[in-house]
Amino acid sequence: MVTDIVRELGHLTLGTRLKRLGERLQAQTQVLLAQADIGLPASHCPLLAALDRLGPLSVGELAQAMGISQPGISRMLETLQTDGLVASRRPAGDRRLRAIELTKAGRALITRSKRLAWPRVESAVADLCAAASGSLLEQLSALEVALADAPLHARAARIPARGRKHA
Amino acid sequence: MVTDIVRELGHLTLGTRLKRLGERLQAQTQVLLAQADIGLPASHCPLLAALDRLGPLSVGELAQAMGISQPGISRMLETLQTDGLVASRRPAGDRRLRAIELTKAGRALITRSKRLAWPRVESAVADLCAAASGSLLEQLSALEVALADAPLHARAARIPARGRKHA
DNA sequence: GCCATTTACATTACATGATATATATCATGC
DNA sequence: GCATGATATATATCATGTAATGTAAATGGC
Repeated sequence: MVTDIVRELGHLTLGTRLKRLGERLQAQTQVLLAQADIGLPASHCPLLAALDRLGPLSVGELAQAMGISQPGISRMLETLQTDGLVASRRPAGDRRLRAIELTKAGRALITRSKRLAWPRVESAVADLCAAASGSLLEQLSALEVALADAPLHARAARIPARGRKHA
Repeated sequence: MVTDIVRELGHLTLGTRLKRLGERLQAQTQVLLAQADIGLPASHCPLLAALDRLGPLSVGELAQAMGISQPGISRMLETLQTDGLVASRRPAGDRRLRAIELTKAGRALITRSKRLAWPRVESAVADLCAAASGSLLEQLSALEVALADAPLHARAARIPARGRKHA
């Protein structure tokens, strides 16, 4: 067994470590979504959630809301539009803008997600985080250990779905 | 100004958020490396560090040490080998294995990094983390705020380089 | 009213994570 | 000693982040 160098290097490789842990969490979140028959990449959820909460947004506003680059949004929108989950129109006035909004199918998917998937994900992640305390590095270590011990879907399975409602 | 939906969704999008924060940190780390004339992607540092600490490793061992997939290592090695920083040979015995080791140039780069760049990165990241306390989500928020306020290179600039020695 | 600048978005190219699969070598059962 | 399965690595493909750049529309100085 080889030691985990990223963990060992501490603050030096915190970025790499956060990224790595985030990817694992996201991958496991996707498993939970798939279990609830939500055929959607976990990474696209925040985009739909933003439209659901804030109403129609432009490409630039979506980039801000999600904290990723504008080309990233453009590409996601292609997929989501092909899948019929969002639609866009050129609003009257400034014709450079695109107003992105949820389609009926998109709203239905969000509604289903809120009911069937999101509470499970939240519970599982909250459960995962419960053990973590102390400094950030300590908390990350605790998360990594906990995640290796039991992935999210295992946690979701044994947690009574609280069914907390989403805004 | 649009609200940060990933932050608002809390545990639901923790994976996305960690990934995003990690990417930002890594990008800023790279700036610090570039400032010290270390022409190396931040993501390749742990690989070289592993070879430096643990001696020659196989592709599989490197994947374990870095916590990423084996194809990811194979691809990184292509670049590093092209750049003359690592070399590989087929060790006697099992001819499926590759023994990856630092070249002279690779060792020199690591030595220079340890002296000029790594202490600065560590100080800056430690400084960044210093403000964070409380739950993981609270700490992440603190990090995001702190990072928006002053990127790593600004922190490194105002921190006296402690020059802590690396193993 | 026209030209320069800015803004909003799209496109391209690249990096780096993943999985799936091919290939070469080793190990094993018989 | 050969077929079978396991293991180490390479390759192909996809997803999704970035930066750099192109294009169309809006804005502002004169």
